[in-house]
Amino acid sequence: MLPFTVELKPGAPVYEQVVYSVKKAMVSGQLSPGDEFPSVRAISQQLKINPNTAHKIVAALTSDGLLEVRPGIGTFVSQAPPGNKAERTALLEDEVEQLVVEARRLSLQLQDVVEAVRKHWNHLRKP
Amino acid sequence: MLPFTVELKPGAPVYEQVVYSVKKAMVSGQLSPGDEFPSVRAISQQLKINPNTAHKIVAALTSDGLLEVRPGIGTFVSQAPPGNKAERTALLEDEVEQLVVEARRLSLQLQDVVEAVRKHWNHLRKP
Amino acid sequence: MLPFTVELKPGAPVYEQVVYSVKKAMVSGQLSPGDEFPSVRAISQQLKINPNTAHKIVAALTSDGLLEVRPGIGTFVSQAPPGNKAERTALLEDEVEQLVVEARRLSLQLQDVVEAVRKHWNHLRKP
Amino acid sequence: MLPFTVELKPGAPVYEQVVYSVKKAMVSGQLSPGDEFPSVRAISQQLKINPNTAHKIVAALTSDGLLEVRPGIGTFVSQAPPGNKAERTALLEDEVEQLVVEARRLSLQLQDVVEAVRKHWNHLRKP
DNA sequence: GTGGTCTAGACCACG
DNA sequence: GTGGTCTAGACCACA
Repeated sequence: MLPFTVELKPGAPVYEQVVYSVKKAMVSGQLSPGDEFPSVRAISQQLKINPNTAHKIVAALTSDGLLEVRPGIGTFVSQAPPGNKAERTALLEDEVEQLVVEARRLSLQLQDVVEAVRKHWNHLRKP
Repeated sequence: MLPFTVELKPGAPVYEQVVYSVKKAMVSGQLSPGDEFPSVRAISQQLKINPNTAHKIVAALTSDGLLEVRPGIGTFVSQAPPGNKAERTALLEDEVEQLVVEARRLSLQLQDVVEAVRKHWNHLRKP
Repeated sequence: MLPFTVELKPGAPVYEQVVYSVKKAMVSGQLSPGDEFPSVRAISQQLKINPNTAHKIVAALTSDGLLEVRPGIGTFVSQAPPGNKAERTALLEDEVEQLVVEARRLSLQLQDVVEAVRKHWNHLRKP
Repeated sequence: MLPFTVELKPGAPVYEQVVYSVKKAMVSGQLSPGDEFPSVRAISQQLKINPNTAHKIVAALTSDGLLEVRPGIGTFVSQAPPGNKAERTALLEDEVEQLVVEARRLSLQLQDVVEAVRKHWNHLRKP
């Protein structure tokens, strides 16, 4: 079994959905730093996706610093990258703005959004 | 001048960016229900994009119910459709989860995210 | 007051909606054969539409045989055109097929459609 | 061969006619949920229309939820979404009223219309 | 191979 | 003047 779960929905690119699923697995503790990551072949077979697509997934995660390839040995989940807090928060800005715009377009209250965030925060294990 | 501001970044589809800018303008009060929306030709000229691309923007917003076309006269911002609150909140779920996953991946605290949401919320006028 | 009522909805051409409203008025008895039909100017003013549009409405109804222009006197509702029954039914074929396709696409039963037709039939006065 | 038949008539928009033909094919069982839908290029070639026009057809059906696109793989007929019966019937109201008005304008009887509906209903296979 | 985006320009319907 | 349709052809992302 793969150490992460994927639900393929139509419309969005397959590789994007898998990459997101992996990130989710890392955050929820299904994947921890140092764990071995499945091979391209294993991913391709178990998700029944094109090998090229599986390769792209590993490549994307590697170039993002989330995976480390040790040639001849395997691929492993890397240690969390630090960076100062302001920088890390800045990376979220666009996503937060987008969420706020959508929420206000739906005539929701600030409180509703905060509540939804809190709910999902607690829903993911590994605090 | 157009009643909304757009910063065209490379990489993302032009029409998608403009559609987002329009939604932002509606939320911030730059565009109110009943206002006349710029003509396809005006958008095309001012943003220096192809008329077809401009048309696609209007078509997307129209089929989403955000704009109304009166043939031969022009296009107008439509009244916001309600729908009950639970349904509207549900539409945000995916976006919220995505934000939470990204935030935890960056080792941020729940409080940091809530603070960021609050900041952007107040940054957009028209409560 | 005009002898027919119009609700202008966005999206559809104005002249089309008015022509339909007139047909509905004829069928429901608000307009009877021999009645005088409002002038182009009256229509234009009361519906607050472009005079060209009002003129197009009268022209369309006239060329369809539903109105008769007596130059210098006015425009009048004409007598219902006969034609044998098979011919008249044939004119409905396309519309009926379209309705049936839409109904089946919505997984409705034949009975549901018949019921809806019956309801609207009785809803219009003048049997 | 395409899994649906189209008769291109002049006057009406090409893409609209094709969209309608596809809906008809879905209702009559020529196209079932899960079936692969012809590629934009195939449609373009066989109907001898521009690829953009063919693309518009697929886009319209997709945003209507009748087709699902799996990027890089192809397009497929989606499972029919339900929705409660009252809502679905409501969507037919306008069309039914229009049919009734036209029928009465032609001096037909209620029975004639019901008969015509029944005929077309049975004419389409797959109950 | 698939669909998606963008440009360029013609023509029509509507008011 | 407005938006809508169609053609022609280039380029990109995805698998």
